[in-house]
Amino acid sequence: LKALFNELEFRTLAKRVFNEPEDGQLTLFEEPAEEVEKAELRTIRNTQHEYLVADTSDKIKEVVEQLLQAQEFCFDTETTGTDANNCELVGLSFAVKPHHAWYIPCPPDYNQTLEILQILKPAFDNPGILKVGQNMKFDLTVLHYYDIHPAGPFFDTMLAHYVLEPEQRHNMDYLARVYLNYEPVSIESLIGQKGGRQGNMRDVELSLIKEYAAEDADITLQLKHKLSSLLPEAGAEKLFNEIEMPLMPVLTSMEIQGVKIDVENLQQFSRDLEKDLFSIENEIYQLAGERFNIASPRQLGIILFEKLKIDDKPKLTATKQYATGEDVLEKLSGRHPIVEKILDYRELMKLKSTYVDTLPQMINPRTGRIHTSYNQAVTSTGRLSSTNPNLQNIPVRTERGREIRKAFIPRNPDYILLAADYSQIELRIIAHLSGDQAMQDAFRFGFDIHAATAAKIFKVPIEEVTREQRRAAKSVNFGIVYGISAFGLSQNIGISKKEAQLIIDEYFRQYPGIKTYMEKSIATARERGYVETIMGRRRYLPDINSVNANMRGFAERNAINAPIQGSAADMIKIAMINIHRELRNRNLNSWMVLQVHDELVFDVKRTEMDVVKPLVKEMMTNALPLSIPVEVDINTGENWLEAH
DNA sequence: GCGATCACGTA
DNA sequence: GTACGTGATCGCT
Repeated sequence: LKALFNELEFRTLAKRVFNEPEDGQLTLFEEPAEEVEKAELRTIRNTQHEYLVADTSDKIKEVVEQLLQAQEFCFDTETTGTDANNCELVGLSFAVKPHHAWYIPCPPDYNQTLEILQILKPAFDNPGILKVGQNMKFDLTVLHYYDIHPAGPFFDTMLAHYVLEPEQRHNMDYLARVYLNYEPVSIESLIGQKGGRQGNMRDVELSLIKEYAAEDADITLQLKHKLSSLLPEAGAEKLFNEIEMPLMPVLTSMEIQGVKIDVENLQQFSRDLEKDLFSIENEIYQLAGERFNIASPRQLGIILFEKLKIDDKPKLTATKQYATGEDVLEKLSGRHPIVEKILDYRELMKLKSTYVDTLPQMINPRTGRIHTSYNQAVTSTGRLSSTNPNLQNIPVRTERGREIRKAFIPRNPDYILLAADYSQIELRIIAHLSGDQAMQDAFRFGFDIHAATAAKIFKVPIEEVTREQRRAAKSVNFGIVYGISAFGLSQNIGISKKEAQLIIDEYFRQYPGIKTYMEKSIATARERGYVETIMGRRRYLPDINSVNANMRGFAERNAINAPIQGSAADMIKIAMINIHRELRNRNLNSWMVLQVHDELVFDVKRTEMDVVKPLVKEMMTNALPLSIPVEVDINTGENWLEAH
């Protein structure tokens, strides 16, 4: 079994967009403070502490007494694995004051563990006590399966650090090092290295697991005190207390609910795909005159550009291989019939390997459903991300991709799916933040925004806008959200950089407030070192003053995009909190199950639809009122595709 | 077995 | 041009 916590690595590896160096120059906002000498770190060996085992019901009752007298307590669970929806509780640790903690072991027998938890329940249930933890969604999920549903308020140190420093890491070892100059006992010292089959927490000797687990609760409590004092000065208290903390138990509920998948349908689809892939594969070998691994970009590049020579000046990747990405092949599709076959092959292979064959394997044996894991502390803008599996990138664009959405179904025949999504939310947020009169008018009049933009930049009546003009205008509108460049736009719609620049210039003439707003965002980033969302979520941009034009440009586009993407994230998070509260207060049997950035999906009891649908629409529409209308499209269906 | 690379799915 | 996560390949350990 694997390491015990998601705490260990939350961030996907920092992806360097630019190949360093920046002349080794430290910018104004870099913080070398985090590079603490390892030798100086304190550890459990040279730090006074009192970690006690409570392994009888009398001792556990004494612990509960202490917890009930405290204003706050920190707790942590030890488990047999990292999948909170499918692991067993091995023990719990508690702390109410620094350098002091208890460890309560839990036996493998489920009923015996239930009895232990019943003794602890009054402490978890008490809404007058603040519960502190690190990545508490994990612990709440584990406890859910033992009939423990802790009452807020909560203080999650991972989320506190996320609102303070969204682009840093948030695992406990890192926080302990930076804020406490302390190096906790490593999990590897208990259950072994990650690579070779890792041991099970269940098999760790009590004296060892006690030190490890109690230390976790102790350190987390100490971190809480450090971090809570930093929140006010960062202007992050409201964001933390009113959005991220209340959202945490909402995500816990969504993950526990999960979503049902139609396995038979996917298995049939897999057989269809296999058949089609086999024939496309053979057509490709025919056209290439040899067999090779089509899934290997390197081998494919050699076939296309050295054997078939379909381009005399092939584009190369960063590592000097032939580029064979979709955009490249699309442009070459007239040169040789093999190109289209490759694109078909890629599409079907992607669907089969990433979704059709994988999703059924992800069904939880306990529940028969799929439980994604939402990461609330990974993106630099405030969005959520989804893993194991990622349910935020289920296909929808192509005909065959949509087959996969059809496999997301209600939990049983008494239920039906409801999908609600914000319409053009990011553009509406720009219209709101910029105050641009023309764009605000377009939304107030309820125009098709891309057609309205096309009418303006191509100077034709809105009824006479061609499909091509609308498509171009749509690209420009998207480009605006991302911090447009003439090069980017030209690549996207296949025109010259010069033509793209003319379109952008005209766009800014028609929407002057947008241009001013973009310049203002960049200026704010230069002056303050950060930009922020409507709810005050900050993104720090140290590279905004970089001498490297690439890095500076990237920071400038982030200065434009982060408040827009992030404000949309603020809005849907508020909606989620309010909707969840209403559903639960009314004791309804309908559940929020998915979030895809601007969309929420619900598993709704058919008899409750008359209540749930208007409730969802109202809560989403009014979550974060803008100076222009917010629109929500909402639909029901027997599967996700139908509801969308 | 791990990590880099490439490609590609979503908003 | 923004933000993510996953799968296959391939070279290295």
